[in-house]
Amino acid sequence: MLETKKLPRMKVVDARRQESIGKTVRICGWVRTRRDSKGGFSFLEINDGSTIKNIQVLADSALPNYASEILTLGIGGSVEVVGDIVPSPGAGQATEIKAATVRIFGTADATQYPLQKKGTSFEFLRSIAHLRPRTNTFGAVARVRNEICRSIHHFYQSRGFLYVHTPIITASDCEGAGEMFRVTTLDLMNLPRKDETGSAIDFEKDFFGKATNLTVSGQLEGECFATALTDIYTFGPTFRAENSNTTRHLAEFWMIEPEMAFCDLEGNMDIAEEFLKTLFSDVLNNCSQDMEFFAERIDSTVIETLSAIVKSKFVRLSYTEAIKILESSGERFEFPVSWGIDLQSEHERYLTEKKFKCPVILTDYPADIKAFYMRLSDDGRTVRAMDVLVPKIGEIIGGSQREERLDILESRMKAQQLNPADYWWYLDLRRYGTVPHAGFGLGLERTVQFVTGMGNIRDVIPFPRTPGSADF
RNA sequence: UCCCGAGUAGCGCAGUGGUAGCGCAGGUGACUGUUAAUCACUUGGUCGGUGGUUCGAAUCCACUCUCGGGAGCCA
Repeated sequence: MLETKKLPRMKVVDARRQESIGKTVRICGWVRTRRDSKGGFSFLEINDGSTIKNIQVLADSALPNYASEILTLGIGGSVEVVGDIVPSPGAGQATEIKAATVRIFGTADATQYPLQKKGTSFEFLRSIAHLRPRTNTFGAVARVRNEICRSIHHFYQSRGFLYVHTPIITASDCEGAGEMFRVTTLDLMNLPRKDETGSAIDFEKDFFGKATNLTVSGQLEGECFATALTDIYTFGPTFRAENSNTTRHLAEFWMIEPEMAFCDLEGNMDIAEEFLKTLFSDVLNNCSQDMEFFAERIDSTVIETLSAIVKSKFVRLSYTEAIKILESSGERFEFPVSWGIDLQSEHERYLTEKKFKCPVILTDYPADIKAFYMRLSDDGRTVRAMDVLVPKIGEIIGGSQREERLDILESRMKAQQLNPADYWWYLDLRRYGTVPHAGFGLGLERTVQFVTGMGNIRDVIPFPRTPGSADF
């Protein structure tokens, strides 16, 4: 369909640049709006996703297909335009294209196409997730999400961290970090049983010879590589089968998990803080037009919030200090505060949104409410855990210094009703050349949410998976 | 999973017992170097589903489905 001998295709973002004036170019994209003038020409605004802005194309009625095709072009139609870039006399753009030819790849029937020039709710757009990347908001989210991912890799690569791919399918029912999705090839209508009468399923007959699930975290495997290669990070999809119906939970989401050998909790916090600040400043610097859009249409505070955080120092607070602050806050909490409780959303929100109005790193939680692998402190009742809390989203990072002492790790497993034998390979890391080490997990979607100001996590991932919904 | 709330035209909404309305989009026409263009006219819906109360239900009741917000779980 596309001719082979022709001008190289220029992106809209470049066609909008002042420096492009005078060039003859070819651009391709989708019509965002068409305005006709009885003066004998039409304006077409074309977008190709390279920027949130459109390029204005002047299509003269002298074009051979003007009446037959161009005047029928609606929103969503796909076109190729060849023409000269000229200064635009109108306000709102520096350049426009005076079309020499306008070729139509495909039209979009305005009576059928669901995206028209009008306000459309995010809720409705979720039902047409295959078309929503064509909107300003979702295009901007996609570009910001991409920039965050680029920045993540650059942050770790520039510090000598190795990118490690941990498995998606896992046989270890690790961490107790929530419900897992079962992976099986067994015939669900005819499950093999361990004996004639028993109800226990015989997973030895399953594909892997044992029960397997989708991973809830790459951390334990990540530790294997950190205790050999020192600094590593994982970045991949993660799955939780929790029946969570909130604006900040997905059944399938992406997580970044750095793991550092020879690192304690302080080093962990330093990396986490520098990491977030780098992501935020990269987005501010490299996605300024998209961020202006979010500030204008989604949340007027996003740019100032991110700018302030980049320059700020995160508040670092022990759990015990946080409890004291909450107890003496004078706030009326639905859930009463006392040492030993798990902090509720309302407590975290008070700290980040009211008390400090910035990211807060909480550390040294009671051992009883945290995972077995977190390092037990000398007081015997707290562990070297850390949660990074941000306004509105809450927990964006969860991490800890890991327990590197074999005997203590084993006893903590037993205390949490875990069988150390199931974790033999994880314990081997402590048996042979154990080292202090630490790491954390950053939720990608929560980061995109925080950066863009988008209210619902389902709108910052291309195709959200949530309870009862796995369309597209 | 629990607690609220909502499901009425393609989309966003109003309508709390008497035979369905507005805005936008769409269509037609007018006008214009326009820029979410403007103006006039106009097409379009058995009011999520099932059952019930009633002479009569979008409106009241029961059940159910779907979606949204909050909570819990966490990233």
